[in-house]
Amino acid sequence: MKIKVGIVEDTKDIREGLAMLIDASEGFSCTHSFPTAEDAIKTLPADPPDVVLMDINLPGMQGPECVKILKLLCPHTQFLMCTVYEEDEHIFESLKSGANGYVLKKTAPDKLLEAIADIFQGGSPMTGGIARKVIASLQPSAQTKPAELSLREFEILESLAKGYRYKEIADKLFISIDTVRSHIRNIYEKLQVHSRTEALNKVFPK
Amino acid sequence: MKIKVGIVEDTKDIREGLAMLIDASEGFSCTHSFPTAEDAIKTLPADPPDVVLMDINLPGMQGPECVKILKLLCPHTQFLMCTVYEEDEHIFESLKSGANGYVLKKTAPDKLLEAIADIFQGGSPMTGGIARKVIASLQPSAQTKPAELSLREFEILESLAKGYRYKEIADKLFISIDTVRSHIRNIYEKLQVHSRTEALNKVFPK
DNA sequence: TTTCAAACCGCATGAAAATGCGAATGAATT
DNA sequence: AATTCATTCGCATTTTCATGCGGTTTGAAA
Repeated sequence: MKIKVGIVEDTKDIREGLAMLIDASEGFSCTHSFPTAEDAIKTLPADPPDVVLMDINLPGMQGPECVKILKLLCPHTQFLMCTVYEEDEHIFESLKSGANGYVLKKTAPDKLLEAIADIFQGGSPMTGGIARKVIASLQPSAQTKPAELSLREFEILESLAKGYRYKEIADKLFISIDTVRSHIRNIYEKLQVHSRTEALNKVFPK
Repeated sequence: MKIKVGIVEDTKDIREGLAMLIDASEGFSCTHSFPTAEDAIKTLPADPPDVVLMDINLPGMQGPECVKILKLLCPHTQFLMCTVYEEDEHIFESLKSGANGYVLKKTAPDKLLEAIADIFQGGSPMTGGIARKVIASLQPSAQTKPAELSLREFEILESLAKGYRYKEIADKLFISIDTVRSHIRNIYEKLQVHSRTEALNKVFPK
């Protein structure tokens, strides 16, 4: 008994690529594929698939909106959102709309199939980064916690906030630029970010 | 019950003079005195005083920085900045760092004790000149400089603020990465800055 | 109609930042 | 004694950014 998969994705190449991948894989069958949300809503309820791969950015109606509607018409279908970036707004919008998983388009084929199988069996596949964001959103007091950072790290973060370059920070603190790099590497690790701006937004929110 | 006072002041004569004055006065007790911010941070949290007299110009870490950090470690301690001149930058920097009062070093002894008592009881002692500057800074008239940026440029700036990479901005706005570069180049030119962080600090001051 | 600003695109280059993989010290804890 | 952690430093690689230069199109203002 194969897992019936539907696809909603506006880019033709991606849509057909996914369909081929799914059909070529043991235990999976692509029963539908649509370029727009409207098409999916028109056709899907007549023969609901087990899982729908839903793109977020669609022409016309967006993915999350589409999921909200399809959830009502196909209550037993699982929805796996599929997008290029981990955009916070869309993640939560989608999950609130009734999606149960969230994968990136750059996901490797075998990982994608794993995710489809996972969601079909009641799991909620998502990348580590997304999972973290979801969990973080549940923390009531996930506000600024400089306690996580050491004194030295906080000092360096403040220099970063002022827009200093690494070399300038090094000179100001009388340490080498490599040490500055080290600290910043550790700061990013602790804050779970990957750039100066992200770090600042996390520690000094508006 | 005496008011416990800590002192952070690099000039030995002043520091010891203040300590003597405080200890000799009814109702006050000088429990700590340090020549540097680093020393204060190391020792104070173990036994936080009620009020800290903090010099602005210190060797190594500056007073306002020190207050920012100590505020986190000693949340119930009040900080009274102490300096020679009424320097605008330092005043606001200090107040934003969490200081609650601001006195000049030339303040007469009895007035200084008054200020300490005042800040301990929840007041915010400061000279008339400083008070006027603080109030002036709250007037919206002097603030809010009009962004001479175009709509599109502002849009891109907002994405920059969220920490998006150029490629991400390009995809989100359906334009090429080179166009994003162009806009940012123009934004930097208009704002007279040379990096993302500088631009953000200029347009979205904290 | 000319002019101009805004929005768009491309290419190229050097600088800066992010990241990976170390490693040594000293202080504090277990 | 062993372990953890902050702090310091180095080097190499990859990615992203900043910037300079060139351009087109469009629509509004002069």
